[in-house]
Amino acid sequence: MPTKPKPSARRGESLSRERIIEASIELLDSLGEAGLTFRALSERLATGAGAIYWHVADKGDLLVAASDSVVAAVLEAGVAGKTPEARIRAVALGLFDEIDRRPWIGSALARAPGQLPVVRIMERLGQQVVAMGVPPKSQWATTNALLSYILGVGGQNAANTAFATTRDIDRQAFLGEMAQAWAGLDAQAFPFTVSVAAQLPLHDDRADFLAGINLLLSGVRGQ
Amino acid sequence: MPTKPKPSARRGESLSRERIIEASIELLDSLGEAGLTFRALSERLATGAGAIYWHVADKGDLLVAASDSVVAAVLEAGVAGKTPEARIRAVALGLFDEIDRRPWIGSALARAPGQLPVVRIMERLGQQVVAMGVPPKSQWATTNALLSYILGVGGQNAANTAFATTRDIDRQAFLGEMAQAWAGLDAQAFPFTVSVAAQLPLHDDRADFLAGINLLLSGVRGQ
DNA sequence: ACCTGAACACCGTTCAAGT
DNA sequence: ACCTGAACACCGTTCAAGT
Repeated sequence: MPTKPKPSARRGESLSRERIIEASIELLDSLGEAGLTFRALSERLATGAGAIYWHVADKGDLLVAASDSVVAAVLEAGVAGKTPEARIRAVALGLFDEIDRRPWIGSALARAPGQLPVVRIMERLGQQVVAMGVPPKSQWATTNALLSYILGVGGQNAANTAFATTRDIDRQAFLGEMAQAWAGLDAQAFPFTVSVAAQLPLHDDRADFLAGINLLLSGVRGQ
Repeated sequence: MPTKPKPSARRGESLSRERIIEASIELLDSLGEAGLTFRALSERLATGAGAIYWHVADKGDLLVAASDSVVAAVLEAGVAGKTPEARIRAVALGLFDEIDRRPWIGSALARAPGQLPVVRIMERLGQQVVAMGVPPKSQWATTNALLSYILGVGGQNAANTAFATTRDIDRQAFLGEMAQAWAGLDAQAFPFTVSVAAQLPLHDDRADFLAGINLLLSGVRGQ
């Protein structure tokens, strides 16, 4: 019996959709959103741009496929939790942490509504919403509220780090500048913002994110 | 007494930051996010690209200024409401409707965290959160949850219409295709998504958005 | 079937030169 | 001080031509 008839594919040598997506993720992880270009990708893969287009529809397809691969991994890892509510928290925090590590996911998801990676998240949330006993009529709206909130926070976080990266400073320094700008606003017109400016660089993003999830969950319970 | 010493500025003739922002909004309204380019803008204003850079720092500055002008107008118009909760709903719906009319606002806000237009929204929300009697310790997180939710929904809506525009179909047709794609998913792996696919093209986006706001508000009340 | 790589049609931004 | 517009350094995508 001969070995599998795929002879020319020495490890990592032939081009494939998987190798392209893998290389895309490496590029995105190391250089950020702006780092993924067909030129950088074809150089890294030692081919021409046209070769990539044979395996991939366009840049949007590439971004969706890349985020899908990491979202799927996060969801596989983060199913822990005894109650539906605990599982919702676990999924939400798992995604938050991953977006913190890889900000490009945040903006990729924000720009791919209804696509598979987003659907994966919605599915997980929806299952728990159903398990919580939310009446059928409200299941969709409830699930979507959770989803929109998670994507909203993710998008803001992604934009924050992208912004900081462009200016070649770290996230902390960037938030510090933002706090200063807020503190300098007219206290008559922006009383809340000015009063809250001092907290900005100190606050715990993750805890605040979870507070929002808890607000939504407590709202669901109260319905 | 002579007239004001600004003689050469016949109405709408000389270039200014205001005229540039005005023209940018026109471009964004008529052609969408992708319609705003320095080439289109300089043609419309009958000048060179360099002239625009004299009044404006870069494209980001332009986008922030354009969204700030419409966000400020929305907030000025939408202060109605007798209770803090009613005012939060009014602000949220006012923004939702404006993003529905001008999807580019949704993505501009999502990409400008901490910038003036977003701060305006946060300020309004924060004032009402304070008025609701939320304890100081929770005011920031509560306000941010509302803000992130609003920006999250806005971003998704913007991405939806941008997607549809690219494919030269309307939003309704686009959601129809999405529903069909969802319905075709594996019902074992995606039970919630499949079960909900039929509702997708029929549901009322605005009502769902408001449901999410109400979930958050009821969570705030319950704290 | 899959890959090459030059070419096309764009971008945002800069900058010497003008007034 | 303000404007001109060509030039620079990029993009994503296409496509004739190769194997």
